[in-house]
Amino acid sequence: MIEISNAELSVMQVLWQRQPLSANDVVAALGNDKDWHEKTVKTLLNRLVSKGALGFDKDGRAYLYYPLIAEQDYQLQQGRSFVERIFAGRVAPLVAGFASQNKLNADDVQQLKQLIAEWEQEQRHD
Amino acid sequence: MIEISNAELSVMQVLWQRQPLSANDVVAALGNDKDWHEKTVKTLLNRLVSKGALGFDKDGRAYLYYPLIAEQDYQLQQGRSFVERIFAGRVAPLVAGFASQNKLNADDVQQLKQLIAEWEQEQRHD
DNA sequence: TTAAATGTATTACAGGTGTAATCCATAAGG
DNA sequence: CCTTATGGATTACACCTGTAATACATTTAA
Repeated sequence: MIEISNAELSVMQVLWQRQPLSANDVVAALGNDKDWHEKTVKTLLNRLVSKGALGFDKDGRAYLYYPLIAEQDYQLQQGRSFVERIFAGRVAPLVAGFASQNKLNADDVQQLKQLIAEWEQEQRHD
Repeated sequence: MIEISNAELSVMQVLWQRQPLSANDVVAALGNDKDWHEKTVKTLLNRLVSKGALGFDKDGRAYLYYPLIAEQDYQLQQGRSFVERIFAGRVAPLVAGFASQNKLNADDVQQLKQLIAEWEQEQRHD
């Protein structure tokens, strides 16, 4: 799988939200959180294109960039490999960590219950 | 927090399991999974000491290394920052990814139910 | 028509990382 | 005692990353 660095990820996240965008649009969108020089963002865009994470169409002499990989796919793959690396593949201990730090909210719990219900349904019908 | 690279993490994991260990013990323990030269492992041990992740006592002219940070602490911090970065701070979608790939087992589900029960208990008694 | 601005492409450069090899001191063997 | 082996310390080196600056080709404004 394509390796995306931390700084690059921020750029991807902008384009996962709205797409396609010109380099300047991306710079503007990042302006809020990141204190990056325009040139820095352009470098990141370039690297992402080189890595095959972004594609672009030409709009006059500017480029319009768009993701070549889906955020969901990226999240899935990263989630799996992270949990593998840090938690020996078991996801529950990670959730336990969140619980212990009071980082679970009602929405999370609701979603987790739903997932568990579906899992059990799945089991039964095997 | 101390930054631990991927290769370094494997060394830490050996020492989180058994501690303290000589460099050679660590090399031996890693021998199974990793195809690393002895010198490579020594380099990693050195870097971890420099970073303050490992300490050591002298045993003759050899060193006995031990972790200076707890695995749990490391897992907590990494879990938080990973979920923040990739999942905007929400842990449930990560679990959903596992579920969708059939990576949840009965143990996980059991633990998750337990966590949810505790969370609800917690809520009630507020 | 010529100079300035603007977009992308190329280059820069220090610090981290993977992956060792070499150096150096000393302990151990002959 | 002298040589060799062995442990840690130092050095190596290419690639990735963060963070730009510079170069180059055009478009556009004057």
